[in-house]
Amino acid sequence: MIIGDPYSRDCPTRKVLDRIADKWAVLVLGLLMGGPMRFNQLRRTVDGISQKMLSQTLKSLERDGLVSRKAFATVPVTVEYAITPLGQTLADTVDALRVWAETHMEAVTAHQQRYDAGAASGA
Amino acid sequence: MIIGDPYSRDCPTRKVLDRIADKWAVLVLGLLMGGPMRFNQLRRTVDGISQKMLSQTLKSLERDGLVSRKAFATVPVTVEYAITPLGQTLADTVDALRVWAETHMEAVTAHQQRYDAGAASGA
DNA sequence: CCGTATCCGCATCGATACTG
DNA sequence: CAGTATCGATGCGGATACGG
Repeated sequence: MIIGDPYSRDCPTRKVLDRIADKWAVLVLGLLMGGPMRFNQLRRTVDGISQKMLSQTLKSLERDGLVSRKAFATVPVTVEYAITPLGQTLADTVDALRVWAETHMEAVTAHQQRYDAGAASGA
Repeated sequence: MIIGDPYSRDCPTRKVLDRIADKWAVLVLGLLMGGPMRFNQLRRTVDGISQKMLSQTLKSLERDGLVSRKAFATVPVTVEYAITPLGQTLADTVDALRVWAETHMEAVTAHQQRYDAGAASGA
């Protein structure tokens, strides 16, 4: 029984990480920043996503209060998803990661190349 | 063939996301901010991690240039891992996520509770 | 059009054993 | 002590089919 390890289990970073680890969630969130969208519209834009994943992602996002779901009882059911203020703050924070990527990603790639070339020998 | 979708495939966010999606990597990175550590020392601290994962994580981190590996040819081989300046910048950025979590996580939890209680009816 | 349930392949992760 | 290779379980994720 090693449950209760002091280091990582309690830290909230884990929770956010788990949340943004879902690439679809981040993508959808970013997309919704440009305004509300309908289900299939979202599906078409992200495109690489399956209904299952989109549905699952949207539900998760809604549950977390990051996006809101509004259904219109029209003849062919219409549903609109929109980002919430809370979702905005997260999206904004995640954007910092995007900035980091744009700034340092080439350095990372360079290191990868070097490592790949033969880091074991060159040290 | 839908390869080449304009929205997400090109954006660098995906890459960072993939990187930090690995909770172990983030944890190790954060740990290394407190100074260099040896393999088993790291293993003991993170504890929930397996050798396989730690080894894999460390290798990935080293390959990306986020941590450096220094081996001492002593009788019982000694190896020290340390965070690099590049790794520092990423860790710092990830820290922003931690801050977000500490600030908004309770709001998220509250939403979850409400949703769980019966969001379908209350809407 | 919106969404859910099922089936199934695949990548991941943990546990174990063994080498330098 | 540091690290790799293999095996088996598990859960994620995609495609499909069907219901509201």
